[in-house]
Amino acid sequence: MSELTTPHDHGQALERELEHVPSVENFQTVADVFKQMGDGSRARIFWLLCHCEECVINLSAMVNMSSPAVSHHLKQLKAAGLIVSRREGKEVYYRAADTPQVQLLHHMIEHLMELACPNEFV
Amino acid sequence: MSELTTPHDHGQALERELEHVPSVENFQTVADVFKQMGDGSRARIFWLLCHCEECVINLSAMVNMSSPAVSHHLKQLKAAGLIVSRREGKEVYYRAADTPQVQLLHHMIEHLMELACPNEFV
DNA sequence: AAAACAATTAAATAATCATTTAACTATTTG
DNA sequence: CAAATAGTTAAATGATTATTTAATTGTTTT
Repeated sequence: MSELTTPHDHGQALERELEHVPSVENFQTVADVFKQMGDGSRARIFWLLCHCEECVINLSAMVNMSSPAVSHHLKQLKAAGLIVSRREGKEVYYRAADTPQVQLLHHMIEHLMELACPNEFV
Repeated sequence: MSELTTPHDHGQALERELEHVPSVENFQTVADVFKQMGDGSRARIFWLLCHCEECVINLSAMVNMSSPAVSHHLKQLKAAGLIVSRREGKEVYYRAADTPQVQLLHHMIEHLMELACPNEFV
């Protein structure tokens, strides 16, 4: 089945190490989730929505961006299933979705922040 | 200090929830790490290098891409500190760096794969 | 030293994507 | 019903980026 043939054989027993290589599609699916956090503004908005529920203009003020720009990011996060929304009168409130994926991403952001930004947590 | 003022006050005690909001720079730093995994091909190459050490042409064959394209991704992963390389004769061998960040990312990929690609693990 | 092989770099192309401005929809209030 | 407020959508722009092709560098072998 998954016979991995490479141009060079360096005798490292490739087959032992790489018994099950996930498909290209699986890596693309995972990459699409990572891509959501690959933009600083979007990661920031997502993180905020893990900590509070907010409407668009408040979010815009918090991240210092125009509301169309924020709306654009919210649309992507929602399409990715990372946030949910509810309308209350004129306002639409957004918050993080309650899923294992979201918890994993949230935890990951905070963990990565500790590792990559050590000065921040003295 | 971090007095968060928003256009609307919906009385949700924002200050309680958001005592310490990381800086824009910190989110950008974290996003830059995520960005590395935001490309399917690069995530795949990184994952492979978490499981074995390989030279460029073998990697190219494994991911079915041209060697310049692979080299391009390797350069980025290396600049991000996620992989290391060593030359042995004509070949340059790459492997994942031995750091907490790398372990976290690797674990995250596999965890996310289980969550987002359930059919793959029956 | 020349030929062959491995890898990187450079230039060019195509595609993706974040942001802005402007127009539009939806809801509430006077 | 008109005005005001909140949010979204569309078109346009600018920036970033993945990939290809071609040229170049580094190493080994004959």
